[in-house]
Amino acid sequence: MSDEPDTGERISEAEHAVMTALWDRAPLTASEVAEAVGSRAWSLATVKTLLSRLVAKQAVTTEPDGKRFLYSPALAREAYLGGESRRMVDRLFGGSAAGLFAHLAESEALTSSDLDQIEALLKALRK
Amino acid sequence: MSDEPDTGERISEAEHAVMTALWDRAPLTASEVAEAVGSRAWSLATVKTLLSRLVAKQAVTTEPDGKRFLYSPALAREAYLGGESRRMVDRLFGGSAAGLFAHLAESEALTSSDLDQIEALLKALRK
DNA sequence: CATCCTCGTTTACAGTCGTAATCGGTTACG
DNA sequence: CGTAACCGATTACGACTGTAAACGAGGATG
Repeated sequence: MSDEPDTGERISEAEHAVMTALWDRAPLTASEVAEAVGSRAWSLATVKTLLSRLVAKQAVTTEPDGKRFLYSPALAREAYLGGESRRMVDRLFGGSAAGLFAHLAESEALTSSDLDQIEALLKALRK
Repeated sequence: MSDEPDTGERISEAEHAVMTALWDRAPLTASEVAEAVGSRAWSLATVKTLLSRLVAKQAVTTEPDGKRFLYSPALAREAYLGGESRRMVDRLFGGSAAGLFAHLAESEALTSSDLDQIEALLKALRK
């Protein structure tokens, strides 16, 4: 019942690419977004559609700038990552983060740099 | 170009629930699957549809048993988990498992039991 | 002032997903 | 033997996605 960014609406993969551009480079026009996600080779029209859908989902806000709009994320990256990673851990590993970690370890998906960083984080958490 | 279980075909969330039942309780008939995923309260028809789609995607194999079929996973659980968790880490954390871990840590999504287990795993990997 | 360029908005359309009813064949029971 | 029960296969259908063209208004340009 609040007016916070509606976290309930799911964001699709293509939409996520747009969000990423917005999270990185603050407020952008539609064309700028199209450029920013260049790797996807989307037509400008496609980007416009995705932006509209994100606005509808209240994941992005618009601010008029002359005749056009500047788009900004309304949903914090942290919140999004939190929700998604939790969903994933729940779905794939029954909610056990350790399960995920064990899997990554076994499948050798962890670089030694990963291990170093995780070890450091662990130590910090433990203090 | 191999005839391995086609990992390319994506498995949807509902389908994943069916796979879970199959991974847990070896070969099952359609009705048994329906029962096994009881928490979802799907009609038998729905379960049949999901099974067909999984067979089409070559994620499940069938073996005739009298007049009906026994369904079994053709895709190993480990392989699936590996693929999905990698996709997730790539998409959300630019491929950095440490990034994911850091996020879980910051958002307090780690129980102390998780921490214990991870620490143990780390030690084992390091030795 | 007429025309073109930009925007955002509306409409489109095929593919996937969730959910399920219906159909056609076979088996089992009365 | 007729018919009910059960099974896989086929068909349905609305929502969501990916991808994009078409439309209409307003500003820029000649």
